Amino acid sequence: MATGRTHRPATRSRGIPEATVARLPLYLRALTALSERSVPTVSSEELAAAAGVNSAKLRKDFSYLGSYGTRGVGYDVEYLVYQISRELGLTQDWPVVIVGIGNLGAALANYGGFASRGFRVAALIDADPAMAGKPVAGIPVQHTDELEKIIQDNGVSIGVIATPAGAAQQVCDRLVAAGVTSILNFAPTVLSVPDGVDVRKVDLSIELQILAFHEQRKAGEEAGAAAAHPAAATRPDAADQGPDGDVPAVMPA
Amino acid sequence: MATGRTHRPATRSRGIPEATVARLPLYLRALTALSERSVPTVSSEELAAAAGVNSAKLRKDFSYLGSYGTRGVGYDVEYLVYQISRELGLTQDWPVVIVGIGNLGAALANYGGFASRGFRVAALIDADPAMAGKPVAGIPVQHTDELEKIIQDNGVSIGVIATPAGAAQQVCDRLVAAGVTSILNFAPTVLSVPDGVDVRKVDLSIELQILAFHEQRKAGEEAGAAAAHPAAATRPDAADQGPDGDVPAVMPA
DNA sequence: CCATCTTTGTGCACGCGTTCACAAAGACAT
DNA sequence: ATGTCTTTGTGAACGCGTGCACAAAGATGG
Repeated sequence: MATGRTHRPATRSRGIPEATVARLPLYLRALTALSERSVPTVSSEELAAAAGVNSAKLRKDFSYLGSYGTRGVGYDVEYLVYQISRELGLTQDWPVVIVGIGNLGAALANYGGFASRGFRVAALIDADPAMAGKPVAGIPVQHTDELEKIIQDNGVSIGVIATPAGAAQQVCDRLVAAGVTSILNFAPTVLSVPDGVDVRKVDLSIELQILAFHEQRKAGEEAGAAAAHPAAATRPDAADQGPDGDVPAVMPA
Repeated sequence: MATGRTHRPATRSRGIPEATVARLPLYLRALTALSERSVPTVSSEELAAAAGVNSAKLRKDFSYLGSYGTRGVGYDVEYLVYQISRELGLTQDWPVVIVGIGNLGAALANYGGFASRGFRVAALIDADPAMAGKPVAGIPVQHTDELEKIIQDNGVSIGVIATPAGAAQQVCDRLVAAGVTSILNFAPTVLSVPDGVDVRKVDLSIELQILAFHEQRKAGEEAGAAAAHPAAATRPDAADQGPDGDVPAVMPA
């Protein structure tokens, strides 16, 4: 999971649980695929399989939106696509700015998934004057000095931060001051924002570390307790026990 | 949150809750920063603030690892860095392959966060023959045909998929067949994998959609109940199609 | 050596999320 | 119209994660 809520700790937004909201885009994607194949209806079982979730969970999720299914038949694909889109706010157009046009920022600018779902890249912003005017994904990069003006002129409320960690908080502050109230943060830093501003975090490194944890565990298990910890082997006295012989060779006094 | 567990639904890996594992990298980052500033010890309160979490939660998290603190003083920074690194398996070197060297793949290859934390990009793989041999981030791209050989020669157990959605499952199958047991998926698809293989998903589009949901809610609230649903107002006969243009002109009764 | 003060480690309670299992609802055939 | 069959919608139970609040542990000063 590359994510982390920041604000709104567990607030159910208008009765719809956070966990459900997080799954709606998943359902929407599966439904869109069905729609493109002109499938008229789908059962909770089929859709759940396509979205990779439990069918009971899916039904309960939909029940928060209302009773949109027909017993004995299933759900009308087109109708459900519309309902979920509306619930997620994708029936309107969201102008988005991307700040920090490095490798990642450029990748984001080129990412088709945005435009296809109601998000429009209103501007690309970078601090490097040399980047200014250079087109990325067909959009000319603008300098950071223009940030406030861009936000206001375009009525941008969602900002994406793809800058180095060091610049993130500062950029964040400027975005918020200019009126942005939702931020998607790719920089490996904890951003602090005032109440009312949502931050979601995507951290590539953290995801890999979580995988490594499970990977290590798998490796340790199959190797048996003895050769469990590669690192432990380098430890002097050790007295290694368990999969995580944690005895420090030299305790910090 | 750009994430989603796939396997291992709620399995506590050897007593450490998933939620805790997911926060360990966060703590590690904060601790590393302290370490670089040569701070010797830190209290749960301070560290929690730096990591953006509750101090009680942090203490409880650490308690799963063992009693590494000193009452009245706090935690030894260096020692904790070591313990968490070891727990996450970062004391060993993880060779990683990145498949799909488009904009995103290139960004990942250039991402410094990998190398700095025990991850080594063993190879870049792309299906486009024109890419073969071309260096990205100093590493020559190799063709997909070499995939199995690369995995085996380098003992790769972690794979990153940054291909288009259409190719993802196929690439995934080949990775798994060749011996990869952990996958970080950036393609917007649900991957199916056999038992014992972990998949973590990072989906840029989903994160934005979740933000849009809250953004819409904020906008609706301040506008009052009347104009609550922007889309709903135009609904009767539609005409207004969202970005997806999926509004059914006639609601399915 | 004792008192005080700081900070950890954790027992406990609460709430969210997940899952099961089933009754209610509707389609469809006869 | 009636019965059967499919599938939804949800009540209820359970488990995980979070946060409070406090006792235990140790440092520090006199």
